[in-house]
Amino acid sequence: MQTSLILANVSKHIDLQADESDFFLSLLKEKRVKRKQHLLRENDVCLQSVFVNTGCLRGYTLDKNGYEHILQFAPPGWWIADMYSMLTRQPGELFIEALEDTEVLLLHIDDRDRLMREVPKFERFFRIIIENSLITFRQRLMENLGLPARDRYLLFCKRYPTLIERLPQKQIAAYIGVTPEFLSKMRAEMLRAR
Amino acid sequence: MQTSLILANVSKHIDLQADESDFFLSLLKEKRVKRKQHLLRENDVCLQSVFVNTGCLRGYTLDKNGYEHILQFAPPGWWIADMYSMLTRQPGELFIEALEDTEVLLLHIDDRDRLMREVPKFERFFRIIIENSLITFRQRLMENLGLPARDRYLLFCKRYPTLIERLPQKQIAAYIGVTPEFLSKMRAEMLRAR
DNA sequence: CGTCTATTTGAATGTACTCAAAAGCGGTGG
DNA sequence: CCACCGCTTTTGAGTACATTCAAATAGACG
Repeated sequence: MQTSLILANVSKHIDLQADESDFFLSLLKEKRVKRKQHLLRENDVCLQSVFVNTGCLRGYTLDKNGYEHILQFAPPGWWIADMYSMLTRQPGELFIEALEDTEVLLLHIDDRDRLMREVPKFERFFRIIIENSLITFRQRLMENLGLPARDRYLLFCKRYPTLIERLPQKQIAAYIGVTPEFLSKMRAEMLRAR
Repeated sequence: MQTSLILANVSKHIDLQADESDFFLSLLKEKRVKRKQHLLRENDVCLQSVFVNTGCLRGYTLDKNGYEHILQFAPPGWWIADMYSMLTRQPGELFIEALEDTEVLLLHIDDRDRLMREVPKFERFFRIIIENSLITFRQRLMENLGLPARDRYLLFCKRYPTLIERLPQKQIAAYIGVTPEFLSKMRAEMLRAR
């Protein structure tokens, strides 16, 4: 099992003893997901936190017109889960799908709770992860309210340069909140202007 | 000092011994804020979590065109703070302003950290608060991406019926992400349609 | 190679914004 | 108590940003 990435991720925020990190790792399950395969679908109860080792996932919802809206991409080193469903243990709205063949580590919610009880440092760890996630969503909400599509696209390019190369344009459109057609027109416009 | 509301808020999520709740209360400071007075401004470092006892606050940012975008209203029983600034200890972008004469309880970030260290249950409490906040922002982001202004307004009315009566229309417009003029036109349209 | 999906381009449309002006409303001071 | 001031809300005309629908082109994968 590939563990160096996740251990680096954890130790960015908390220091672990050898036995603590062994215990943590013992709770993880490895899984391979093929491109276009789903880890989670609408109306599923989300019971796993997902950590990406290689590949890339996306979390998205469908609106009532059938349009996809991407909440989050998860390239290597990122966590993803349907927090709403996980916390309420209710069926959620999130789809999690592999954009490429992807290797993930899964942490079951019950194991996460047990981990936090037995190694209280992890309470701190998950709080920090969630805080960062909160800040990101808040930021994005403000940008969606305050910036035109062009600026949102430029911000995305600046913020996630590695994702730009990796992702089909359609997915970026669904993230910044425009139709694929309009993103295409914006890009053409921006090239012409140079 | 008015403490029943905040104790009810805390005990929704964790159970406290008498000495624990005494310790918690000893860390709080009471404050009165007059209508239109600010508790926090752009470029301030946010050092306090704010709990509203009576009245109402709003948290907002300014975009580069000078438009206000409201992140959150805080009626009685709600917490508000600039999480970004608080976690990074960097100057933030958030304004917190009283919409009415308001009574709040303040918890300093150092006291919050001390509280979490000495009464670890509070680590859990604040994690839950943040999780709920995360879910709300996520929800709102999806709604902004997926729903037209009309539906966002209707959702707001359904979700916060008490706020509708309390707030000037202009503030609701800044929350759902339209100009006050357009909200006015939508409402006129909706009345005509009945 | 053929099929399926993603991207590009164009024309018509719609949703929401800008600017301007008028009307309504609440608070304050004379 | 009323008159006035400032702010919010309404209304209208013109405009801009982004969508829809359709069709053509390009790319990716088996």
